[in-house]
This record gives sequence, C-alpha cells and structure tokens, in this order.
Amino acid sequence: MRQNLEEKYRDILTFKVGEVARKAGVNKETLRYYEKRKLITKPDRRRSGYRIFTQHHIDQVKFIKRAQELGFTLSEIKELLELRTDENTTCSEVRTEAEEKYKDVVEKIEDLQRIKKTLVELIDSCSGSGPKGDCPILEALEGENKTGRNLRN
Amino acid sequence: MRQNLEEKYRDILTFKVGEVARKAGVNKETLRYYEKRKLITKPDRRRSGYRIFTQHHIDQVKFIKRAQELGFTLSEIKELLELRTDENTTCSEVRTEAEEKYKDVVEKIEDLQRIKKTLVELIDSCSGSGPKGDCPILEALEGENKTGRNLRN
DNA sequence: CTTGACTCCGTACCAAGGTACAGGGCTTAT
DNA sequence: ATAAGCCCTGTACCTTGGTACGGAGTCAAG
Repeated sequence: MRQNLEEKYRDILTFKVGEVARKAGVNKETLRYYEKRKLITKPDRRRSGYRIFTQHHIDQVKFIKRAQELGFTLSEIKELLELRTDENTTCSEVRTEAEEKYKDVVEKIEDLQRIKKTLVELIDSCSGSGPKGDCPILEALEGENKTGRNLRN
Repeated sequence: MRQNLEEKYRDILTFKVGEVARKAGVNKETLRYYEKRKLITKPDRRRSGYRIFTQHHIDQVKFIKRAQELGFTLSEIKELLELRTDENTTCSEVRTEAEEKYKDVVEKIEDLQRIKKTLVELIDSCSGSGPKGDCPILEALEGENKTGRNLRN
C-alpha cells in the first residue's frame, strides 16, 4: 500500500508544508510541531521525504486554532481530536470537556475580577499628585497598610 | 568599607537564605533567582560567601509577592521597585503603572467573557445524549457550522 | 573535632507553544 | 543542467517563573 501513492492522490488536491502553512495561517515549523505532538494526522511522504498534505490536514489545523481561541490547551485539544476520531464517543463526553473548560474560564474571570477590584481601590486611593512619599499604592504593596486596606481580599 | 561587616551588622538582625525563605514563604532558589534578576537588594556576603540578609530583604520579597497577586509580572515589579527607590518618583508615575495593569486585566476579563459566552452556547446547544455523530460542539469546532453559529464572535 | 545541617555555585530542567537555525536534499522553470 | 526556492532533519533557543541537582565548602552543637 506504500507503492502507489500516485494512485491514492491522483484525484485529490495535495499540498506541501508551505502551502498548508499559508492556508491555515500557521508557521511551517508549527505544522511539524503539531505532527510530532500527534495533533494532526501523520501525512504520507513522497519518495523524497516531502510531506503530502490534504484538505483534511488543513481542516485539522483550523479545528486546533478554533479550540485554542476557546482557551483549550494543545493537550486538551488532542483529547478532543481523539474523541472526534473515536467511533464510540458520545455527545456527552464532548460536552463534559466543554463544561470543564467553562469552569476553568469562570474561575479565571473571578480571579481577575478580584484583582481588578483591588487595582481600582488602589488607583482611587491615589490622588495622582505629589511625590511618592505617601503614595498609597506603594504603601499597600509594602504591606504597611496605614489605611487598613488589605491586598489579600 | 568591606572590612567591618561585623560593625555594620552588629546591631541588626541578619538572616541566612533558608531563614529568609521560610519567613517570606518562598524557596531558597527563588531568592537566588530574584537576586540574579535584581528584584532584591544585593545582599552583603560573609567571608565564607554566605549571603547576609536583613528584614529589608524579607520586606522586598513580600512586596514582590503582593504585586504578583495583582498580576504584575516580575519585570513590571522591577519597575515598581525602581520607582520606589528613586527619590524623584511621583505618585502619578506609580498610579500610571497601576492603571496600565488595570487595563490589561480588564482586557483579559473581556476576552474570557467572550470565550465563556461561546462555551455556554456550545454547551447549551448539546443535549448531552446520543452518539457524537451530530454533536453540535464538534460541528462548531470543525467549522462546518450547520447551525450558523460562529466561534469568532 | 566531628557530624549533620546549612550554604555556595553553575547548570540543567519544567510547562506551553512554539521559533530559528544549519547543512543538507528536492523540484521546477528556464 | 543550473539556480532559485522549496523541503528535510535535528537541535537549540525563546518566554515566564521558577525548581532540582551535585559536589564542595561552612557553621554550630555536642
């Protein structure tokens, strides 16, 4: 089954790594990297060693990019791709992954909200004029905390 | 001025790296790392090479940790520390740093809110039952997007 | 004065997600 | 058949914030 690649690819469009990179909006090295991490289907090779990519690969890379935009790590994306490939995957398995990511995101938002709140308080406490001598922001960071403000919540 | 360290430290408490680590809640190697990155004042050394730390260093590390909790990177913290040391620093310079960090945080929150919204839509679109054949989550990631949903906002 | 706990230094390694070579080998158009 | 412009590989490097290791020197208590 290795001898007639010509046969196999006769009727479909194939691409070289640079073309895929351009079409998918990633770097050539990134494609090699994804291949090594098994995030994309291992492409066949020409006798010269050149990789033979198809539209399938381009779609995979786009899948990866969309999942990344939703905050999935490459490891998580690999799991998703495995779910996608596995015939026995159920809808609820996929949903579970999404729900876990959702929890992550909510938690991160909460952390950032607390940080934002503290920053606002610090900024508001500082008139923005005068020397740093009594800058309440530095004071708070120094922990001397004359104002009774406390950074840890 | 190097000869009489004994003189210099006669009346103040000094600490070895392990003590500082314990008191400040960091690792010994982290202290070396901070020293290398010039985040803490370079400690004097005994003739043996042992570092001589004081309460000042402990306070610096605590400053660093508080600033980290607010999302400042070590590079940004270095700037803050320089502002703190510089006699000519004005309050408004410090406030500007805080305002920039505030903007970063707000932006990150916004990104995550968008991500969260998309995840919720995906999760809601999926009944959680049945095989993955028509899992709307995978469909959306695949970009086929029969539902007209679009991940990019 | 010995022994265990401490410290020193340089270096390598970790996660994550890539990027950047160098030194070769193909391919394709002219 | 030659030259530009692809592609191949392995390896090193990047950022951020550290952690781990190993061999050697030091300190303090008994």
